Amino acid sequence: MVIGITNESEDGALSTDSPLSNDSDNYGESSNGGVVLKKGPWTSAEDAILVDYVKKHGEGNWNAVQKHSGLWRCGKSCRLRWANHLRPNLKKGAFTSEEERVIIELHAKMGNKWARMAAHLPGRTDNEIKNYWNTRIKRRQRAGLPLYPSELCLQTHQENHLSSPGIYGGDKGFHDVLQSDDYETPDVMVDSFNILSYTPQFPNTSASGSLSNGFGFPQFHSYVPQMVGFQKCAEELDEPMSDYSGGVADEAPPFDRAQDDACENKMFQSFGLCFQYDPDHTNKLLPVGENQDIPFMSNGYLSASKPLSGAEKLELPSLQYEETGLGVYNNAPKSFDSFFHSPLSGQLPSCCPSPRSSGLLEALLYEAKSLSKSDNQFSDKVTSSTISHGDLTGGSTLNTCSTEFKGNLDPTSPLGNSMGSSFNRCTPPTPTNGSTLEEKIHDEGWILDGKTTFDCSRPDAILGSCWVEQSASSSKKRSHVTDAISSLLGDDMGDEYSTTTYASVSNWGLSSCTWNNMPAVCQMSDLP
DNA sequence: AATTTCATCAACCGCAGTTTT
DNA sequence: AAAAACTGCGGTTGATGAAAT
Repeated sequence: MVIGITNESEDGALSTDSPLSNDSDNYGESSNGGVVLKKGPWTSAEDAILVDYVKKHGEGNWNAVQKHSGLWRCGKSCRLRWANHLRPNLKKGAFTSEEERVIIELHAKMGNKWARMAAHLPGRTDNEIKNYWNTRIKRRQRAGLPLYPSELCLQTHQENHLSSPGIYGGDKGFHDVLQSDDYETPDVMVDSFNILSYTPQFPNTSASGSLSNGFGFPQFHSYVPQMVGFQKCAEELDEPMSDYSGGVADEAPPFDRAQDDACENKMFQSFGLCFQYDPDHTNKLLPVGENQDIPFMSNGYLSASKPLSGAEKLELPSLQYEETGLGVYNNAPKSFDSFFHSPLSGQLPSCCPSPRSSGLLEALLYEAKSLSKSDNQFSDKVTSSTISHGDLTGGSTLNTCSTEFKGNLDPTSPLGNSMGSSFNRCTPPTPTNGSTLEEKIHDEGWILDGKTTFDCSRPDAILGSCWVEQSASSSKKRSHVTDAISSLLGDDMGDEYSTTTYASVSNWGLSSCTWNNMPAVCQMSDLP
């Protein structure tokens, strides 16, 4: 720590000729209306000024600090300094094991919502938590370990089914969290592209096992950095990835790990994130399993070894395809990919987690589900809190997606692989003649032996989730879905959309998925 | 002993949402 | 209603010290 050590005068006066102000390389300056504002580490003198100011004027109005206190800092800097270092009751020092546990649990629920997580950890700042988490990610990705301990996955999974109080340690149950107004659903879409280069295996275990313990995490996207690092790790070690996959993590990776890390090794398997490192140095991460001929592994575009430059930075919603003109084969996997970073359809609790997981459709469905669930409880609040704002998938993303979706409906569009055309192409028949959708789906062979077959030529299926699961057997609820989607996309659009989507989406929700089927039914050659 | 790597932390930046003018 | 100002958040960067080589 350098704060308060360098270049401060003991009398508390700011020294304008100090290296702090002169060394712009290190400390910088910013201009604010002709006033040069200081940047870089705070001195204790500055701290004192700020503390004094807050004592007199209270928190807030941070831009006034500079005007009234003579502190040459911008308001943002003042706020940050106060919040992270000067405000009372701040805890300093390492996180306790209990705090760490809470952070992990919270992150599993919330994702990178540091400020919210901080609210659950008195005396801790979002910055601290963020730093801790990032460090943790690095550490674990280097070791090829999952981010979340198995117990947590299991616990969450069980809670999802039992509707038991959440793992927050109390203040909010899982459902409360998911449904409360202030719960903001995880933002998977941001990261859904990251993993393009690191396509996970389709786990060989049933959905109720692996998937729900890993992919089923609302925050699965947080796993992405680890996956990125995982290959790196293997490469650095010059060890085949299969050492950790095929036999899968029977042995702990050769790292001297903290105990919690070690005990989480076993989770690596249960996460189902198993890869084979391509021994031929074609640098693909190949799924370990009976069928390695996964199309989006072999089309180059998704080659694991060469992460698309910028892929990790892409902040497109999962359904906002780039207009690359590369055709359907490029985009289908994206959808596919996004799907696998979404909560697992068949295993999701009835409380249906967030829309954040896989983009537009799930956002829509989430909304629909909200409508459906609340039946008599629906209020504008749901809509506004779920859809309207910012860091939620809903808001801008949804709008954007809607726009794109509309634009892509044209089957003649260059983006013929887009949602719209895909829906048109791939949607199973909607129920008619009085049969329920579920019956229809079974009749039409969409559900085979209680297993959901998956056809990756069907991006609509890819996009699906379980959120309409309940709706499928209820025409009343179905109308909620339709209505909700209609209301979100506009009536005309919504009607068309929901009618077609509903059926295919439900395909995913009606039974637990046996993922063994995936490679078998998802061949590149199957794609149109 | 020198160098490299890693872990930690503080702070900045850009963006987005909200409030005020 | 629009613009500006303010506020908060999350991502990222850079400095530093410790550990490893």
